[in-house]
Amino acid sequence: MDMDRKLLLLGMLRIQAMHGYQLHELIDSHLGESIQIKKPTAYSLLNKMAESGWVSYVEEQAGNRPLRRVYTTTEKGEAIFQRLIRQSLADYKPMDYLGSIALAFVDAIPALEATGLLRERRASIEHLLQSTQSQEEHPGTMQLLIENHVRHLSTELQWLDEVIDRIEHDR
Amino acid sequence: MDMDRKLLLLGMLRIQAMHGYQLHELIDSHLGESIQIKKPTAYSLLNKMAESGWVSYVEEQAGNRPLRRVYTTTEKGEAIFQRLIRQSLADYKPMDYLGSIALAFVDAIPALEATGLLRERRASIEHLLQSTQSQEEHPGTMQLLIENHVRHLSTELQWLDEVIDRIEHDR
DNA sequence: TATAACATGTAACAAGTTACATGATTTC
DNA sequence: GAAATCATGTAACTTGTTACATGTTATA
Repeated sequence: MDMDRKLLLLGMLRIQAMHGYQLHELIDSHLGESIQIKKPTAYSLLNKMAESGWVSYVEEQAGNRPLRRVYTTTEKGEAIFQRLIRQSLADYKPMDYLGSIALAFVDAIPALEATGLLRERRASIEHLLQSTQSQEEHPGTMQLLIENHVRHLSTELQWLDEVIDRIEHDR
Repeated sequence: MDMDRKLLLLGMLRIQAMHGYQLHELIDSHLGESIQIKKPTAYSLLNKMAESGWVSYVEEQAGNRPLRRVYTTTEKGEAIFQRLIRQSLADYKPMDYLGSIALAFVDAIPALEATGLLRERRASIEHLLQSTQSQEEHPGTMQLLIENHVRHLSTELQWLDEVIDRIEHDR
């Protein structure tokens, strides 16, 4: 569902009016480790939400640059935000574990090689964890998203260590 | 990437020759809690892989039922499997945390209501955890996938409890 | 005898990504 | 004066899902 991304944009605009570029920049730099939204997606969603009357915008121009549309949530948008966030908070949507499918078949390769590859995997998780943790604190409950991410990365690391250990000792 | 799903199908066929329906049934019933692949997707991937020569099939028929294609991995398929699994093991692909963005905006609703909604969320995670754990043990390293899922669900539960606690006490 | 399970597939849709296009302004 | 950043957008493509179509055999 693209509702999650709409919720994200709506939630940010509710706090502060912004134009698309700025919005994307903010999300990408602050939450980019945890969630992603590409520029064309952001623009497209903003257009749709403007059409639906969830947001309105005023056009600003600096010099001769392209117009920028500074969006604000409308009353309707706020109402929808309030409905969306309740729904989204209450219904847990299970994550996708396809990225771990390879683990299901580790026994297809020699133990020694497997542990080597898993250590590579470990390193990239560690790296991601570090850069996620080193982000400056976010305002308000925004930080919860990062913390959640950090917890899961730590879990993944811990578990990988165990798996490596098991492979090294059990066969 | 659809490579993860192809890896999954290839990995299963490598262990035992199967036809599409059977494959999907097996995945859905045994791993359905952790990963999902819909029937048309499975069939479509099998067709593509057959075209690419990763798998071959013989047609069987029981009575007057539609032909079933019993797939086996080819030598080429095995080679690709070996490459794919190494790649997939080594590169960690970060997960999608979009399902948690709502958390970033919890402060938009009254604390009392928020904790209520989060407890609903908690319940559905708990439920999923239970049904994932109650699955019978899977053969070989297949079980690792389930264990990984269980770990993450537990992490999510623990974290949610903390968040609920914080909301109840910090405001 | 109606319903569920078996077996495969097509077509339309949804959602997001990549690549491309355009042009102004700031920075090196 | 070249390169990066600002600002928005379109078009084509990828990937997977839903809904639909078809017919058989086992089960209630």
